[in-house]
Amino acid sequence: MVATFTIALVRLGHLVQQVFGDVGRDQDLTPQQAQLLCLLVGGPVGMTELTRTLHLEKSSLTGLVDRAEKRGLVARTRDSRDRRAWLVELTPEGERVGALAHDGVEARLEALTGELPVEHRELLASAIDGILAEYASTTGRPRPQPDRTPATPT
Amino acid sequence: MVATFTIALVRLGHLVQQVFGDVGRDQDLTPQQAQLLCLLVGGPVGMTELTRTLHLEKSSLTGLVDRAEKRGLVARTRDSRDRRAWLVELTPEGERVGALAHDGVEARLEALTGELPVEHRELLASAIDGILAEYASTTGRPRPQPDRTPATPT
DNA sequence: TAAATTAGTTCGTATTGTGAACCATTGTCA
DNA sequence: TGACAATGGTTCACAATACGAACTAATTTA
Repeated sequence: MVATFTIALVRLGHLVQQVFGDVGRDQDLTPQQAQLLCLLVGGPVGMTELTRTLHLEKSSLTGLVDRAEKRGLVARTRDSRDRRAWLVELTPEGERVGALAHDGVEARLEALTGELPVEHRELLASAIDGILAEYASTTGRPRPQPDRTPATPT
Repeated sequence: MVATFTIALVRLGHLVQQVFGDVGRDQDLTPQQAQLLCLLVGGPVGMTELTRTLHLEKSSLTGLVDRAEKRGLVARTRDSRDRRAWLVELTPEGERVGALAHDGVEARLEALTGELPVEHRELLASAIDGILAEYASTTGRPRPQPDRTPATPT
């Protein structure tokens, strides 16, 4: 009984990746690019924040954004507040593709959970939130929210 | 309120990958190698079955197993029933490392869900099973498990 | 037995991901 | 003010990941 639960979690992780892969394939995007574009549909995001939400090292993100930029999907703009920083935003083409990818992911994941009773759905969401919060607290790694408060000493 | 749920799912996916990454790092394994070894602690598994559970193309799996074999973690043995097929099994060293990784992953994921009330936990597990089953049915791709057990939990 | 499938490998290629070293800007503080 | 640490990103070299196409060998089908 113990193992099956973790296996379920692992499979769920695969499934999410799979969904990004499926959706991305339709738009000729890699799963990672699809994730990146989905993150940007809400507006420009800074590189540092992207590394946190995507759980990537900064050098990895540079490459990912480079390739997306080369394909004309995203563009870098200077952060007016901090001349070291860049904001990544969607180009018109990126906007189009990103919206398709975003909607596709959402539609598929929604469809998968659509069969669940509503209260199960909500419970699932809050349970996941709890897990995420627990993980954040045990690792000491601050959550994506750009709160400047150092979560842990040292 | 719609988007937050999918975001939670996506983050959960990242988290699972992260856990394999963390645990793997301790044993000097990549996340993918850690997953592979974890799958093999129960005994030898055929290549084709591995491609299904890991959601990899066969050529990708060949490479993954090759590298693990080169490190002395796994070995290939012929399938006595089908001379085309191979079984992948852990070497003694792989057994040692794999057990550590497996236990590590389990411990961390268990810890993350340990805070949840028991009934939430069970609900979460069954909800995930439902999602997985739904995904399997919509894609038409057969689940990893061979036909001996019905996909829907009783 | 010929033809179609299946199991895996090989090969070429693009992508992903990391850490170390580095530059420029910003923040700190004496 | 000026030294100096910290931060934001890039570059580089490198290993691992992932895929599809083409291939060999064994198995199944007709």
